[in-house]
Amino acid sequence: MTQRTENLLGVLALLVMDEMNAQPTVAALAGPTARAMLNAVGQYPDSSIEVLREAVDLSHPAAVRAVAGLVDAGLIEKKSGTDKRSVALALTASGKREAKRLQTARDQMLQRIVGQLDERERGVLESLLIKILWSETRDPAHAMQLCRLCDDGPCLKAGCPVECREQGLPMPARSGT
Amino acid sequence: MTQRTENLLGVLALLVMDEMNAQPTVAALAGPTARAMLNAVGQYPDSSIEVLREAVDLSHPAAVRAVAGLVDAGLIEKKSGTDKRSVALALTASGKREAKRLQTARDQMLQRIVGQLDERERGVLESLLIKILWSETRDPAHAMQLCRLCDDGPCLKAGCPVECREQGLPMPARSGT
DNA sequence: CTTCAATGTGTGCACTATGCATATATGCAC
DNA sequence: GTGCATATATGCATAGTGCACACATTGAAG
Repeated sequence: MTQRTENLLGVLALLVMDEMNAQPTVAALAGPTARAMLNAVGQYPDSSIEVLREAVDLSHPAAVRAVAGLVDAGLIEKKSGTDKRSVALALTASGKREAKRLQTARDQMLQRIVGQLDERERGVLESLLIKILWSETRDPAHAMQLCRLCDDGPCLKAGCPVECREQGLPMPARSGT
Repeated sequence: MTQRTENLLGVLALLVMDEMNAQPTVAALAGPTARAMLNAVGQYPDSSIEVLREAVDLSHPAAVRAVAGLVDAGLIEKKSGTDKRSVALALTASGKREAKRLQTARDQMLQRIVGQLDERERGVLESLLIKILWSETRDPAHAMQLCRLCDDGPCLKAGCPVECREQGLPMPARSGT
């Protein structure tokens, strides 16, 4: 039988992702794939479709079409890449706006959840999350996948337990006191 | 900017759900909807399609077809319900087997993740999870949705923070010491 | 008893998302 | 230059989903 801690962690993950996918937004960002692609373009600017394909874990054709959809919606733009083969993708002004809106909605939802805990408990939770995530990344592509919906702000400031390890850096400390 | 604890919780939720959806299984259970429906039938036996529709948060037609697919695959069966209108769904022998396999795979994955922590930390995590989930259920339908992938074993034994609250019961204590 | 709204299930249709196979253009090694 | 790998794009088939609608059953109001 499943252990209780494990089972409850599964429930929380489901709760978080259900709410993440239910966040209201513009029509072009209805599905989780489009959102991940938009955020990934914001996080890894001037990347090619092929690089982003890994971050959102899609087949080539699906990635091409996801990008085409965002371009049609005016959320991202194709610039000339390093090659004449590849393109360099970047957020447009409205793309930046929508990406920010989704990050803010994600943050507010997560704040509501973490807000069930008091200050001390939140610090403990952060320590546990760092310790868990530090060891769960398989390779750089996996790290990109895990970070595909992130706001990279806090990680740039205090270190990302997912990407630090990929870069050979030590496990970051928890924030604050 | 997103707070760090919040951001890391979002990453962990993504990690857990990505792995949950990637668990290998039979063809009829390829998608997350089919899996949720199968597990929900196991958890709420003899329920009607309409009841399960809420647990997996689908439209009526999608629920009808999800059920039909599982029936075609021999994983669940339709029995006569309380009405002549409704059906009572139940797992077949192979349905029970596949549901068990998915629960075991889910448990092993979650054990690997929680296993990054030592014994004391796991106890702390369980306390935090109980406290969070206790307050995050909106209504009985939402509770069913959150529990749609659970193995209800540990909750029957030690209390489910999601459903306890719906039933007016107090917040369950953490397990063990 | 009849009528009619509500409930539970099922179907036709359109749309989106996805993967496989394939095509085209470019880059690079030899 | 030739040949292979890379990057993007397209045709096709398939699965999943929602809306609108149809049908059967239930129950309550008259």
